Amino acid sequence: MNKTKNCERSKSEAKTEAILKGAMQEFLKGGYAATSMDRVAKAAKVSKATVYSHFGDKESLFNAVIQDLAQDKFQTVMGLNEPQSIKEDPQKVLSIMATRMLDNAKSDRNFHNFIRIVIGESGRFPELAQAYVNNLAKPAIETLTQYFQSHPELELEDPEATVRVMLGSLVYFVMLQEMLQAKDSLPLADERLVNTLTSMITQKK
Amino acid sequence: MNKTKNCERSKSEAKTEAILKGAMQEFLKGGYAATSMDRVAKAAKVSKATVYSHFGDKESLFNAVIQDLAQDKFQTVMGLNEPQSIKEDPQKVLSIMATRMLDNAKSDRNFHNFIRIVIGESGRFPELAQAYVNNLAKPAIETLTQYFQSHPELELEDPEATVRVMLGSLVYFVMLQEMLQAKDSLPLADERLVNTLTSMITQKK
DNA sequence: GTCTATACATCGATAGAC
DNA sequence: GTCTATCGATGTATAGAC
Repeated sequence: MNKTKNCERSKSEAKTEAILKGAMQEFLKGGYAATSMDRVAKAAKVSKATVYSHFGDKESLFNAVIQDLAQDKFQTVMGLNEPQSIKEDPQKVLSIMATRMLDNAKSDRNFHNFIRIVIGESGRFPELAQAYVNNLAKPAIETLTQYFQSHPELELEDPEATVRVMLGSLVYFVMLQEMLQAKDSLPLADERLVNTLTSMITQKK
Repeated sequence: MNKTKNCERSKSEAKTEAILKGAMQEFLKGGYAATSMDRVAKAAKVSKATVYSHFGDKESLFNAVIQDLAQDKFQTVMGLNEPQSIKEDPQKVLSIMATRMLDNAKSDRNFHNFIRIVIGESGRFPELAQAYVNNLAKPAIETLTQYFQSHPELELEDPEATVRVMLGSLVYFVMLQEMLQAKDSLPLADERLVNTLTSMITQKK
């Protein structure tokens, strides 16, 4: 493609990846303002000048990290909605889907920190909020809406709004119980939320 | 109570309140790390030393601000669940309640910034998350649960879980549409969410 | 109690050697 | 390309005059 030898390009790309990984670790831990470029350089095991030579400034690095994270999480989210098109009764399928999403979102601490940053910095970094919406929220909503629309036996009057109810319930539940540590003061078993939700959607007790 | 004259105490308390108000404004705008004590002092129209003499350090001031905010918002949240115990059909009552909550949460930009901070800083300030849970989430959930339990004609199998679905749907909807600016890329009319939600709860189309 | 002035650390970003 | 060394600005916190 060009005259640059592979070994040379690989060396630089390895640094770039190390910086991205180190910055990700630090930004996820402390957010934007509380993370210094010194800490990023230390976590990436390079000098601070190298960080600046690969990414122009702190904001650019932060945006690169978030875009990368949004891509990663996209794979996870999409992977959850695939192999359950088996022909079982809708209530069972919905229950399995909801439980799978819940288990996944509850255990992924990295995901919690990602959400913390997206929400917390969305005021000063609107492009970050957009990355979350376009790469995660929108695909999740559209995929699930398509599933609902392709199953008329559910007799949903407004599939898209129903998807909002389902995802909203699950996401806010994880936010409260896990991220805000309401698990102790506001206990509620996962099954009760999932069962109530699926019953409400399928209109059966 | 003691020998301190009223005028003296009032003077000091006035400063305290000014600092609290100025700090609230700045912390809500930029979060914890991005807000400097210089900006707080300037916003409160006092010297930085005065800020430190009233509140020991930055963390203490931040906690005081959040506790104060949680109390304020408590009044708002509780005020929404009062005067709708009129004897109308449940679907209508639910629809009115949900619409009222939605309108209120959507328009209150101060509330958006509060949520941004609670979520964003919940990792490093767990006591802040607890203040949100105890003063806002818990009262809202319990009040609505009591309402559901006192209306057996709704025939809810699990009132508490139903409340989680309702509040989760509404809160996440506001987060997405308003705070993360998904209004444009993922448009959905408020009425569709409210109608779908109330239909799901009352099991009627 | 409240101020001005300042100590001391750390920040983002860069210059210059190699 | 990557490093060390450093700049100027800004951060938290405090000392001392009034």
